[in-house]
Amino acid sequence: MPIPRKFYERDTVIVAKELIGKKIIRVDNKTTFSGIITETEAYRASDDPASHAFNKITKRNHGMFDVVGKSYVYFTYGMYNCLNVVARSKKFEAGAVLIRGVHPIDGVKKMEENRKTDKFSNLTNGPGKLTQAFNITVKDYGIDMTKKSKLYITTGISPRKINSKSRIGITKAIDKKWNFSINPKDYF
DNA sequence: GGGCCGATATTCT
DNA sequence: GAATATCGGCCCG
Repeated sequence: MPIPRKFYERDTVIVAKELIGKKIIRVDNKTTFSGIITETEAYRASDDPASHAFNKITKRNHGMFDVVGKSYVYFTYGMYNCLNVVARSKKFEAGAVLIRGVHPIDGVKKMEENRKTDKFSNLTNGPGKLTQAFNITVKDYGIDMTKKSKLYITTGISPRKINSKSRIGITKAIDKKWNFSINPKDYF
């Protein structure tokens, strides 16, 4: 069952943590991809200098201000797409959770094709990689992930232990431990 | 295993 | 012009 919109209507940091272990499902043409979410990061708004939504609303980041539970995809470093889910409590005007890593379940063969590698551990262990493997681009901006569609999230497993670290690849607000992850041995 | 580098869209200064 | 929510290829050991 897809996760209801209410789940995303809470503090972005809490949603980021609780998305760990959930299952993400992607239907692309005839192929179904799925995977367990293993790493996320929370990005908030005016209290978070590292967030795209820290300044003004722009053409790229307007999705972070949209209805919670929708997808927010952006193009970065001139080559890579990154996938986020819009999530925030009523207190904030914007917010999203960056999906940084997943553990592949279904469609592995097609992922290897998309990624041009047969190394299982290198398929979806990074934000730019998983969008390549799942064939997610800016065309998938604004999809409602609370309903069965081309892209949605369902219940998954219950992780034993969730790590909390500083976010990766940023220089601002590194004191905020808003990166969440699990190790393979803690999947069950 | 780790460190540097180039690719290059969008935003900000 | 510079920075960025990245990655793969290269080098080195």
